[in-house]
Amino acid sequence: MKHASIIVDVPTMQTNQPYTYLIPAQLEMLIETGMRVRVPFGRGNRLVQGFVVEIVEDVVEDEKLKTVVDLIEPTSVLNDELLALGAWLAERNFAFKISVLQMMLPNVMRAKYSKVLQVIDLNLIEDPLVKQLFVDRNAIPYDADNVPDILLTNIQHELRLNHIQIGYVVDNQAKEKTVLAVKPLLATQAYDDLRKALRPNAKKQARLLSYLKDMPNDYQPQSEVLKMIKGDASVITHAVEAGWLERTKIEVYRLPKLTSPIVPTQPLTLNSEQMDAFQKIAKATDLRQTKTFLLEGITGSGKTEVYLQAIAATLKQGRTAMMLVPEITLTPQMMRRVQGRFGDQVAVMHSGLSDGERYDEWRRIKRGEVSVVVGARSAIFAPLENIGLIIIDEEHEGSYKQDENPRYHARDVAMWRAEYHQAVVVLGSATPSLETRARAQKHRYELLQLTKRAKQGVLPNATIVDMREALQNGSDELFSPILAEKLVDRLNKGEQSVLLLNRRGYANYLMCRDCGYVPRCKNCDLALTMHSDTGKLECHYCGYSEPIPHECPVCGSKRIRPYGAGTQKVEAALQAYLPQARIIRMDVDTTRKKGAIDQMLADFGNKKADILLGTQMIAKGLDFPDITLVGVLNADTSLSVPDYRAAERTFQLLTQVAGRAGRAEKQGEVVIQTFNPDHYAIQLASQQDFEAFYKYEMQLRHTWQYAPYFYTVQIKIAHEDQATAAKVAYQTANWLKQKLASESTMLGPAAGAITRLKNKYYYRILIKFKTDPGLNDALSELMVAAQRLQKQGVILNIDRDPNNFI
DNA sequence: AGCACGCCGACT
DNA sequence: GTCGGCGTGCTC
Repeated sequence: MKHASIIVDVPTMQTNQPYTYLIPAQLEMLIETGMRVRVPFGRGNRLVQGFVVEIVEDVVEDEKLKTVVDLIEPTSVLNDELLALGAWLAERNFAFKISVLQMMLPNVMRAKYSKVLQVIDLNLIEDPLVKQLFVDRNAIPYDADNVPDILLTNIQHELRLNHIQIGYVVDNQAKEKTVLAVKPLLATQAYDDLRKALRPNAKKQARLLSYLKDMPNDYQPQSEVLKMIKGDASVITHAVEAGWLERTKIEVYRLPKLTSPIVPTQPLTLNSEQMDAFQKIAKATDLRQTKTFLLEGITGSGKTEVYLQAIAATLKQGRTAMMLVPEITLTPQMMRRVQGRFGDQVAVMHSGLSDGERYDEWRRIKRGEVSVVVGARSAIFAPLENIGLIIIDEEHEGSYKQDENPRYHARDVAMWRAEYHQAVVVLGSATPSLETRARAQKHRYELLQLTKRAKQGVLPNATIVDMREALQNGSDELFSPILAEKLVDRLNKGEQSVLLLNRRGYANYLMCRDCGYVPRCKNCDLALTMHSDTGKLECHYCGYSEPIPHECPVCGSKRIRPYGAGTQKVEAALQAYLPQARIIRMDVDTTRKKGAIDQMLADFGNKKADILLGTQMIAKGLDFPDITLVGVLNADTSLSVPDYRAAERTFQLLTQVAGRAGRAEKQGEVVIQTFNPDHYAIQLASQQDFEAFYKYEMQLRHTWQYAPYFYTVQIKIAHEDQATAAKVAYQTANWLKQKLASESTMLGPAAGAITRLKNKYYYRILIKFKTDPGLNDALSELMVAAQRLQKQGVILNIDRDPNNFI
């Protein structure tokens, strides 16, 4: 007898242990691993969705086992590779297998559960109200919350008497779209004869017959035919009755809408550096090496062109390719570029797709109808086979790490899949993450560098404006005289400017306006966060706190206070300064509407505005020739985020935004306003010198024992009641402490950055380690314990290599 | 989630 | 003595 190991979908009682079910005879030949099935679960035998992870030949009969009810769809949705990947991801990220498997599939394949009331014996039902429900059917949808009280009482009565029962339904939301299509049935001559025999005023029929005469012997959507013959559906209906053609429903794909038609593009000529990089990548894919490259290229050095040609080479070698880009850079411009090169061989996967479109793109990939997949983070799970190349553009981007469970990192997944397929991974960035760059240093990745701008453009000139000095000379906090003057100049010349308002860590830290001093933690060197409720400055990393000072401990100035301004306020000030300037403001508020970003960028590109003012989202991807000035209003805010990567993030942001200036012939200029003009991240970003930044920052990381020298795991505990949250946090910490290797350290428990978020109190525990063999098991155990805690309202999650320390 | 088991108080 | 309260625990 065959048995199936199945991961069941039971939301609140998740388990990584598969359950064993009997396979009924009628499914024995059909069932495969990776299929979605319906299985009875629990005492009530309600139906739940399950994934078949293994089929075992087993001679042992065990009558306690239940039986698989049916298949949700006739084909397997996860191949062996993705099943194995799921198992690995669950273990690595302390997640449940069921949530990992569901995450790998399009949204519509997440099962929906509902209940129905079913009749057992209509004649037995006593209550006339209940009986009436079943006059014309023997099952009705049932939602106890939406039933009037009297009826509910009666229903419960009948249920108890076993006259009716509750049935469970697992709905499959994955629906294919179909349209009506027609196909000719007769020979050419027959259509001619029929047309000649028509009444002379049967114009539409005549047009249909002559159309059918020349139509290829294949299905064509009815709507298209009707458009061609200027007819209506009745003509077709008549034709079907007359036996002229065959009509049926055919499946069509919901293809993502294009903003403009695809224009085929030709490969550009590569310069010597690009050529070298391309050849090394293409050679590695050709030799089927499992290998990772770091393509480190300054802004504007033409990394994308290298990607596209490497993809083309991979396709030529008979394999497929995948390219990940951050969600915000997955703009129509980018898509046009890729589709222009590879046409309909490309599938797209990003958050802008509707559920239907996403499902259809997924199916095109699954059926092997495309060979290139482009998309954001989750596209890494595309069911592409025979992968030869995986590209991760802007590799340092934090958004590649999913911030909620399961907390995978797309880069890790890429490495795993590359290993499986013996494929090549290319990590591209102007400002790689330190981890990645360090691995290249150790030759675990091969480093490829692009040091020249592709279009002969020169790097922009950068000026650092010391805001301490500017303020003392009577300037305001937003615009220094130098920046204001340059903005006016561009306006007069009809050139465009981009202004970055750095809002990370907005207004919750202190800064001295006279010397730029920001209070930092004595243990961690991270900026302390203001807690005005307690009147203290706190370290979100280790929990250290001190009172809020009223004068600067360095220079004695009384002008030490919180810092920050919103985009809206800046826009108003800017407009007051330059009444004639046309300004586009881009931030979370103005871009909430779908397509708003694209529209704004298009407007700016068409020179409908002079100044683009925005937050981090403007730093990436925009490539317009007339931008000759980039201003950074407040470079410091991101330096003061309580995160050891604050300098790295600041460097990345400033480098990216500075790279927007002077992309074509015109020389670009960058103005960076800061209260810390001597800070290495700001100095080196203004010179676009990643290598120098890397060397300096690595020393600091070594000194303070941060990544890439140490790994981190964060455990976050939350509860409505502060005492409970604290109690669980300390219990967890004490338990975990005993399991830790002696070289590993534990920080906290410390109250979360926003202590009371969404009506819950947060505590954090942070573990730093180099190697800790027992840690994995301990954390897996903790994850199981967290399930029990959840019933008491405690939320506990485990985050490997956390991105933020809130 | 949902269903049963189980051990306490208010009732026939 | 019994009905039913919902705390606890398990679900192939």
